Amino acid sequence: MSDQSVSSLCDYLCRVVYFEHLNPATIEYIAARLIPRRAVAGELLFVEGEPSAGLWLIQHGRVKFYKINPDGQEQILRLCGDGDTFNDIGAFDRGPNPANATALHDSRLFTLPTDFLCNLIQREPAFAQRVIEVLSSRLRLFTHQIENLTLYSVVVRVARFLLQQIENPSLSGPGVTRMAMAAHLSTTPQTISTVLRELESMGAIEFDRHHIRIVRDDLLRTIALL
Amino acid sequence: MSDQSVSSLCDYLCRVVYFEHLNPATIEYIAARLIPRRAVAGELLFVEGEPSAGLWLIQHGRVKFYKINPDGQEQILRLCGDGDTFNDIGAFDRGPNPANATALHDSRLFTLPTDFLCNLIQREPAFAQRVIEVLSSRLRLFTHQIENLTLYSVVVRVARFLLQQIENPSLSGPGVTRMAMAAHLSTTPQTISTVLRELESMGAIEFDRHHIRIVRDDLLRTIALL
DNA sequence: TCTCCGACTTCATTTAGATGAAGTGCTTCA
DNA sequence: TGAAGCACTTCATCTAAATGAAGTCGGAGA
Repeated sequence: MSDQSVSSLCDYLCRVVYFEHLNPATIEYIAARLIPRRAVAGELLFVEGEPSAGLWLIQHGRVKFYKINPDGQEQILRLCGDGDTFNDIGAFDRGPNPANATALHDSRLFTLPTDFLCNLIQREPAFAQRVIEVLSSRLRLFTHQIENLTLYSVVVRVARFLLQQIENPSLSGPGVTRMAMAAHLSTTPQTISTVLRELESMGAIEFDRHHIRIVRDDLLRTIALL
Repeated sequence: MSDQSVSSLCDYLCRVVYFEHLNPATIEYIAARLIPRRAVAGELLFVEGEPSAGLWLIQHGRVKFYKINPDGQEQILRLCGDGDTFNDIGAFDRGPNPANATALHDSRLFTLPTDFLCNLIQREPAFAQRVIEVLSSRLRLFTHQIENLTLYSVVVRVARFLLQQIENPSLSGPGVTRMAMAAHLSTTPQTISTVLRELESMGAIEFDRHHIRIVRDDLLRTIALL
């Protein structure tokens, strides 16, 4: 905890979904238990099936949480950024890691051990309540993901992904390459290229190698069938 | 509650994941709040986006929980049977129903209102703990589902589905037609037919219009890449 | 018992999107 | 400053699975 003041850690924790509405004393108590970790771009944080280290929190950086098949094909379940948490499942049910995680960019992270979290659930009903709400929202997210992947074409999926960027900054920026988008939307970088070109020719977006800018939000929304 | 004794309701509740380890007094308290419902085969129970009626429990029957796209194409998120619960998300986060539900077969059901469940979470830490565990396991399930749908071929998906039948009886039996299997595995009834024939010719299963029997568990497991 | 309808099967055809190959242009690191 | 390497683009080809059409089967209801 050497290089960070307790108060800055508390400021950070207050912006994490799980801890938002907790009282300052509890926040401080949690801050003292944060285990700081660092990762460089491309670093593997943990592997599916291994015992879980608990809940992971991102202070600053970008992380992909993903499954992989025997051919090496990847499915990114979630792209996470500043203030996000991941491996929630492994943290709360004491089971093994449900997927792999690697840093897409140099990152500063924390972990909180499962035992500590379970104690907190027992001691703080407000926290338990919050955990239930967050898990429900994750469930809702996965529900949408299954819907998108199975009921809509790649064009629709890409359009929806771009629209989500507006709310969720972890979906763009450093580390989120065409390859990552493809692995998240269950397609290939080539197809992403083609689709982006198509969206551009319709006048919905503008893009170059680095940025994708939404030109006509309404048109994109129509394409996304929203 | 007219036609069912309190003790038989309690016996039922003790077999539902959420209430397994609660003390008898609490179980009895919950039993008194169960709202009984009946449904005939094909009956729509609720629609995505509408306010949630709370948690649904199946006493006896079969229910599909699914998304639908503008073309009418269905994606079954979960097939539920005796003792299962559904609409957990809508029940715990006070949000709208995350998907549609219809009975696949004549069913006896219950609902428990959200307010009651939220109170219970506050009053019974053991229940809150259990809710967190169950939601985590649902999340794990969806994680697997996304993996199966995006990283494996239809043959593998069907093989895995058949293997799950052994543990989860709601995946077979009345109401679970080729159409339902197809909608769950994101494919078509025709493809299911072809794949079953293929699995039969390999000697892994035997089947007719009504039953699918696993002949060689080990072979099926190999095909499923497990 | 008969008939009708919906679920299932089979096969020929089509298609969305994957794959493979070839080339371009950043960006990093020597 | 140069070169290597990786991400990205484009296009031709291929393929898993969807679609459509036609026929079979079996159970429910008359």
